[in-house]
Amino acid sequence: MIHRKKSTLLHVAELAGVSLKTASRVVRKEPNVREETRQRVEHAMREVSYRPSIAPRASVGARSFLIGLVFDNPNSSYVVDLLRGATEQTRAEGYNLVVEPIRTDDSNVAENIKRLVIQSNLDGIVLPPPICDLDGVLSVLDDFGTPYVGIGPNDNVPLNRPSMDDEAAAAAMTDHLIQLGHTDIAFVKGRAGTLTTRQRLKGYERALRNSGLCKRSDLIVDGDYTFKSGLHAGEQLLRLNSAPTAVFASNDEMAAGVMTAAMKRNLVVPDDLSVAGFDDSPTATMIWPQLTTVRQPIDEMSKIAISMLVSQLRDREVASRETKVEYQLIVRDSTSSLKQN
Amino acid sequence: MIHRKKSTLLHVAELAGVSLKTASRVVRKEPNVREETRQRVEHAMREVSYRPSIAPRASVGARSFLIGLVFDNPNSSYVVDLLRGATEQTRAEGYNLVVEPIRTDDSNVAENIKRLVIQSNLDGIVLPPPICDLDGVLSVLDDFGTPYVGIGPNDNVPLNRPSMDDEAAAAAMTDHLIQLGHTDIAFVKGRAGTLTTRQRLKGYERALRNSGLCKRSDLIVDGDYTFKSGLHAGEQLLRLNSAPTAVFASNDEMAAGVMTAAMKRNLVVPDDLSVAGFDDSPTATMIWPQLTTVRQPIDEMSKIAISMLVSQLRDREVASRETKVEYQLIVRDSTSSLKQN
DNA sequence: AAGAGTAATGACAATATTGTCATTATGCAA
DNA sequence: TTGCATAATGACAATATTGTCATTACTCTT
Repeated sequence: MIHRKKSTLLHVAELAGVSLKTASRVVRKEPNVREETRQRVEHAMREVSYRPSIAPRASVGARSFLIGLVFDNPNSSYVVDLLRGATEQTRAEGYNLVVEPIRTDDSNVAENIKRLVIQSNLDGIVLPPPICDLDGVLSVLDDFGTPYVGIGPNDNVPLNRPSMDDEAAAAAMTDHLIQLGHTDIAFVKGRAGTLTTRQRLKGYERALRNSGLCKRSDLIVDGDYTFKSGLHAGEQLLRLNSAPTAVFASNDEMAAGVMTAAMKRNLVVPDDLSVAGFDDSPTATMIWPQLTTVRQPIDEMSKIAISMLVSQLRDREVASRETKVEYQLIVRDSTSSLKQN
Repeated sequence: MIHRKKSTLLHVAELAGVSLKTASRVVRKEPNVREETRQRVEHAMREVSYRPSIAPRASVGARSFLIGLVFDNPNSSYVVDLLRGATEQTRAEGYNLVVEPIRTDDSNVAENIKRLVIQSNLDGIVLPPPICDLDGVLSVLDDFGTPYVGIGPNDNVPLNRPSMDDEAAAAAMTDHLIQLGHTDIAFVKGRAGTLTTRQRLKGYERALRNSGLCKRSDLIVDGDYTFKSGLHAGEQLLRLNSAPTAVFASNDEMAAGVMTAAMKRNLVVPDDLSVAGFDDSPTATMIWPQLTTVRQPIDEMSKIAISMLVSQLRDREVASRETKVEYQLIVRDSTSSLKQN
């Protein structure tokens, strides 16, 4: 076993010929340090390979340098992406991340979150969907004075949070299908009442309108983000006398359902029917043919959320900043031009 | 904003009429405290709703009360399950969890893990597959003196770790198919060289042998855990003159591939072909018909790993204990008795 | 050159807990 | 009862850092 000597801030300070406090200032990136001094200290830090230890920080201040990330998303790849971005950014900011699964089907989510904040002494917390849209959660945190940042679109609370333009993304996907020559394009809606569902539908309708295509209400069918609902939707659509030649489902699982419905009718995707999804979940590449879809940069949103939260913790006020991230249209093998018969 | 008064150990001690140190002894569950004193202190703790703060603990001792959980598993639901168990148990043990994604395709995984241990000052680390099977990682941690616990089966390193009996599980699934009346049961192997792959194959073979069925080598085909390889395997098997009536794929993605291959040939699952998977990943319920599969209690393994690690940290020696967890056969709609023609 | 204002730095206290070691209490044998 | 071993308790130091506030060093104006 190698004996690792821990280098303290005192060593750094002595080597750099400055006081403990000045060294601390450099480490904490506080202002009011001469550039030359800063460099001397930073050099000394490297010299003794200094690693700050958060423990005493938490002791002395009221701060714990801990940021919470709660989640209850049935889509685990979403959670993992969230985690990837959050850990990276948190580390970069000199904070630590405390991850906690939350049950949103539990009645007192807000209480659970409050308990977590108290117990782990969190400085702030990141709230991904669907938690950030839950009644009570935000107000409890407000009452308690705990800073937080949500993720994803919202239209009612005037709150700064990273999000993607779901409407624009849905419009872009619809345009993709229109440019392939499709005119009868169906849309499978997501779970009723969610904001993303509404936005994606709006994008679809806007794209149709802009291209002068008429909107057929029989081509807009219900779904609830599950495979099964996609299967039903697909069957319903393909039974129509004037069936669509392309289906845009508002997530990948439902798109997979539509594809299965097509297969059961001996239709070939994409020759007989183009199918597009949304999310670029692992499903998208796990089915055959691989799915054309829209990718959300979840890790990027997660990073932005952390960095917004940290600056809020530092400056004690919410900074206004650009929080829209770019969607990405991913064209794979499930969409193509109309087959010429 | 509610002002939360933090209750310190000193308050507890004063209320109980004991010294700070004695109160600490009760909290830390140390020996040499009279029963009556202990109760008085515990009562005082409840009275002022005392929450121990780990920060000063970490300051004074060399310990950080931080446990690391690294992962690089393409299966994100596996990761989330791991996380669920780990957070729960970690909290119960009075430790905090530091989660970190690791790239195993990176050449110096061991170095990265070492850096993580140093930087976050981890007391110990949990290594799920495939990281726990990587050359170099274990030896680096041994050299460094950092306690660790792996997860999953292993046969070369004499190490205590929670795991499931993959062989028994595979045998049970094969038995399930045999009891449905199948005699020509195919097996799709996982990625070559992995231990689980070997164990699952062994279980399959054992079940056949025990039932007096002959093993047909043309029914055992290669795969690499991807959907595509399952698709190929399915096509290969269904091309055979004497095609199987049931296929057991050693994970769910490949089973989904086999089902797609069957669909392309206009075969109905399960009437014409039974298909079984392994893992109970989200895919299993996202395809149609839903997949019969084997569930691993990953969260339980994760909990066991944490609790083994903690007792190792406390007692400074590895405790021998039962670490086998129970598999669960999940029968859904993709397997059935042979259709009588 | 003096003065004012601000930037840079440092001295020292404070943080909440545990380790060490000393002290006091208790039980038990002779 | 005395002596001795051991259990129970407490006093005090130590931990690595940051907050507060005082001091010193610059810069700019007049």
